[in-house]
Amino acid sequence: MAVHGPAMTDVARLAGVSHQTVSRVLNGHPNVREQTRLRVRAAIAELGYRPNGAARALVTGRSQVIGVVAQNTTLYGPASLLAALEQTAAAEGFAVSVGSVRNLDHRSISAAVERHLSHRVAGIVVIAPVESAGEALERLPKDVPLVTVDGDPSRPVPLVTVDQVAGARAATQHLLDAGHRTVWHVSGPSDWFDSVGRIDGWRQALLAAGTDPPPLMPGDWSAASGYRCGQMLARMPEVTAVFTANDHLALGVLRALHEFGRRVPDDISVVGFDDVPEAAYFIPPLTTVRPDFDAVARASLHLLLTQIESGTGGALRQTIAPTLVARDSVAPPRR
Amino acid sequence: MAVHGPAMTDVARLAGVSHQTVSRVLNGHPNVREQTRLRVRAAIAELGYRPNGAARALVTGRSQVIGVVAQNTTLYGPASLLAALEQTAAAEGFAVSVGSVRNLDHRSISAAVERHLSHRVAGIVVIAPVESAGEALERLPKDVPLVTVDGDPSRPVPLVTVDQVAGARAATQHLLDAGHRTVWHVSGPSDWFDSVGRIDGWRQALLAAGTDPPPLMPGDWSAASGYRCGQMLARMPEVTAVFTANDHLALGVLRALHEFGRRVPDDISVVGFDDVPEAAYFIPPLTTVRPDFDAVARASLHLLLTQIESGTGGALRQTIAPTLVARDSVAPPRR
DNA sequence: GCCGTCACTGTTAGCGTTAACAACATTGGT
DNA sequence: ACCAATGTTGTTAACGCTAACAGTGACGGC
Repeated sequence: MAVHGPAMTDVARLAGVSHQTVSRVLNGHPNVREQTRLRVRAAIAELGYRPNGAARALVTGRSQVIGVVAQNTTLYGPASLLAALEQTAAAEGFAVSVGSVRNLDHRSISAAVERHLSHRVAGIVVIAPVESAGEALERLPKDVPLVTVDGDPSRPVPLVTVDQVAGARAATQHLLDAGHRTVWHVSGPSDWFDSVGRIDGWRQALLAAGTDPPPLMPGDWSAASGYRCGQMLARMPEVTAVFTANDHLALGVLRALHEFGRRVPDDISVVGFDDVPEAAYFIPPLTTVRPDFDAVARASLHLLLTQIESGTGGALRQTIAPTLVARDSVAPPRR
Repeated sequence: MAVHGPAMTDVARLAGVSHQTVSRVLNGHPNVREQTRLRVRAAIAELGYRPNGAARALVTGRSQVIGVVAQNTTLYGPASLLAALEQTAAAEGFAVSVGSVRNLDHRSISAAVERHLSHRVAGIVVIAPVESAGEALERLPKDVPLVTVDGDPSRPVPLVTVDQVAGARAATQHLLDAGHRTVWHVSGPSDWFDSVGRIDGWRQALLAAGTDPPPLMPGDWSAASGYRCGQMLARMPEVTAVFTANDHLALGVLRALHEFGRRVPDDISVVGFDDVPEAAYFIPPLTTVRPDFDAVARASLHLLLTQIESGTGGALRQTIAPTLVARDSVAPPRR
């Protein structure tokens, strides 16, 4: 084999047909005699022929690649999403090209999208959990299939989200149901839609129960900030229940409470969000809310493929409901 | 603009030059008059022209994309590596296409590599931590630049690894230095090179200290298996020091010890591996070993680019030394 | 003043594939 | 036996780019 491997014409010559017939076999075109099809298949196998994606992309105008723009693929959520996206895409014959980005401002996002565009990706999935990302998305060429995950609900862009509000409501309600009079909340950064949704859900549940929400404790997703908030919570004797915006915040809170001698769940109950694989092994095992990342990935890809196949697909959106996972970090308040 | 955007000829027409001159400007060719260059740049900007990567890939025979084959991109290690790889590649003008894979057997790996190959990636990085992966790699076409990360040290393939042995030795030595007579080890799965290396390092440190290694407790990286091993360790009064093959195992061990009323570090000291961001907020904060994923990514990409530019680069290899991060989970044994 | 050299630019020919069309063989209805 | 419809195959022309080569002036040495 030459440096660049055999081309379609080589296969054609060996099979005694034209290159176009080979192309037809490859693309599952119907009007090919069974016998010819087999001859071509044999020739392909014999030569170890592999279609040239670049040539195909050139002539069709799009490659079998979808681009994903994400921020911090080290966090559990984005990483899971990316992995699920890749698995789903592979099943559909698509490769996934990642364009991660340090900051989610327009400039960075636009740059990442540009990079994908110049590779002529078939479509783009933007995991755009923060406000500043939305603006960048509206200036994009309208002819590129696009799906946003965890993006701005108020923008007219196809969107798939976890139902943050419902998840947070369930978490808060779970604590209220256990008998707690109120629930404190350690939130994520305020420019993330995830945070905002979870804060909303928490508020809604409290208001529906006729309770005034206590002051919000703002965190930044990290265990470090959870720890800082936990140190304050531990000092306040009236605190009996805390809902944190993710499991890492919860870990930090647990650590702080432990240091102050406040037992969980005997003195204070804690609920997290995300259900990271380790949550079941925190001290104590953490009750948390599990978003279904696989479902999100499937929905996103489905929305994207619909657009790719049909030209454009309008501003659809889909919401995935998370589920509460009850473990040992919640108990009734002592009286 | 048409559906597919302006092409090079459109830019050329607007700038009053030939498309070849545009190409020269784009590729930084020297012999272009400054004034012409500026005219072309202006035309590019005015039209919002974006070079077509597919066409370029077709004619040059390779795209500006590198393929990454990895298994479980949800785990902290692989995810960090992937992110770092992507950042580094982007800086060099390369996109990264991920081909994650459920199992690391030859079949899956070969399939993933094939997919990358048919997209004519410029090179491939395989994160191949298990034994079965090695064989698949030897059958690959020799003309594709390839780098293995955490692969088989005994195979003649360019390889970048974290120095698992040194890291494990440091962790074990740290415990011995604290005064412990011996150190128990909860390992990862036995077909991972990472595991094998860490077991080796642990053994070496103990033997060098004149101690017979106690029986190995095999785990599978998960907190769940760490918990199971921890339950056994907690029952053995003579155990005073444990080194786990990663931080999640350590979390499970901590949880089990806590349940059995064995205090860390007062009764038992624990050291992990990986330094996940949460390790500092475990109960107690975990002493662990931090591999430098950024350095691994940089080294891998450097090796790969060298091969890409120079044709082939032989069987180079590079090892990255990890560092010990001391926290509160280690103390001298009580007497 | 002629010719070689150099800097700059244009022309042409592919890269490997798919799409559009043309050509031929086969079938079935009359 | 003829014609239209249908099934199967081949031929040709793009797609947008780079590489190789071919000009065109300008400049300097003889």
